[in-house]
Amino acid sequence: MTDSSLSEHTSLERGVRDRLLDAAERLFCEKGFHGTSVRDLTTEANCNVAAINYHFGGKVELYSQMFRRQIKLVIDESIAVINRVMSSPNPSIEALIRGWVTAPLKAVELNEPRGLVLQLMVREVLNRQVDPERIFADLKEVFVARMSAAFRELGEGLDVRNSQLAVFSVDALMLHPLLFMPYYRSWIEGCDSDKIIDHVVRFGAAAIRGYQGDQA
Amino acid sequence: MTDSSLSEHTSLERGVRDRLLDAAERLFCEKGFHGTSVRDLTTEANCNVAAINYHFGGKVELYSQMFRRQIKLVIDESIAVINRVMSSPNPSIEALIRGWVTAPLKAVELNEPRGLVLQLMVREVLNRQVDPERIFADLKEVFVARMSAAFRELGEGLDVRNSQLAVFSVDALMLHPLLFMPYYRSWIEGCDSDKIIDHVVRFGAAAIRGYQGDQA
DNA sequence: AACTGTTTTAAACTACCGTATGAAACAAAT
DNA sequence: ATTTGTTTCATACGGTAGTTTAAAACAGTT
Repeated sequence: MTDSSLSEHTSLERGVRDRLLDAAERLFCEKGFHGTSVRDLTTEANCNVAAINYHFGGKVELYSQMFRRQIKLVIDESIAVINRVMSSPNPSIEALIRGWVTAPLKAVELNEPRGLVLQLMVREVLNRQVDPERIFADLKEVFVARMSAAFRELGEGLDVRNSQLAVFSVDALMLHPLLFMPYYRSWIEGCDSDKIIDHVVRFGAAAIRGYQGDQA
Repeated sequence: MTDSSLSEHTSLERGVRDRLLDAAERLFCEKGFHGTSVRDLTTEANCNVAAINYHFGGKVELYSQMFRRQIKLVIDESIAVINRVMSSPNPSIEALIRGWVTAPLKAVELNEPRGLVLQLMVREVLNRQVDPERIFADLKEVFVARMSAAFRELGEGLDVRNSQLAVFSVDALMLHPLLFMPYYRSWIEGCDSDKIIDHVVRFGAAAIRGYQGDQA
């Protein structure tokens, strides 16, 4: 019998390059850049240690490629949420924030990559492995631009700067439980991801609504 | 001539132990645990590599001691702020939040350790070098307890859980610019630490005030 | 079947990590 | 002056990091 057929479909037989990117997604998101060795990556991807250098030129370039791809996915999904909410019958700040924060917070509770990528973003900001411009450019020019514009449409009286600050602050409200979820759960009685999401929506919307009140 | 006098006052001649703790404060806060080697620490402290193991028993114990001391300082200062604001003639949510967030945000703009310790806290949560209980116990039982109680006094109608969530969220509002300050400054036109502090105060206070409004 | 370029492999390489060792330097007390 | 206990020192150890190398395996073409 020919073993060519065997090597073709042994449990998800993709190319080495793709398997390495998958392993990078799993391991880097969970353990960070320094916490993941090239040998961890190559054993996870079932390939030789030299494969990373052969296919990507080095560890940082594998990291960079995987990371940029993930950021792009996150941005695309967020843009889709904005479009969906803003073209709905009666768009509201609450619906927009809820659409934004629900998926990541649910994901991080289940340890799914969708939320871990945002944790990795924080690691990256703290550790600076890669030139930030190459990674976060779209985040500014696409995501912040679109989201702050949506905030200006929904919350009356917000100027450009205040709407951008509001985007950063709602991001803060989401990122905090995303980083500290275990502490939310153990320090605050009866606190699960649903309660946190409701809180973020109410807290953020109330802040944007009341923002104009006390200019002093 | 006796050289005893010489060795006594060569530019801030403290004991090796203290010099190591100082170096640990500077380097760990700036580069994190894994980003700082024992040789970095010992050259910064002008001592031998073996000194860390002799005086502390290892790298992690030096890290742990320095970190717990810094957390304690942060908590003590925060408690002092709460007491000062709450015993002032007319305490307000705005004054409380401003007193809380001003020092760290000013510090991080000048790269002073006062703000970098909070960045290190985030690193620690992501990397888990040390048992969290030994580090964050006081943060829950002292800081969160006191601050949430103050919130309940000032914001009418907050129950225990909502006030605790509010503490977490205001922490989020402060931590976010503390981590992403460079992006605030370059992405938002004319954005300095004073503008950010004013924004956090207004945003947080508006959120707490408007929190009861839309319970749905 | 022989040649060609690409991919994979085992093994070695250099560099650095945190830690351990044993001798030297030191201070204080006898 | 000698002893005693502590601190500092140069140096070495075992381990692991990322990367490189040269040969082997493979695929496609003529």
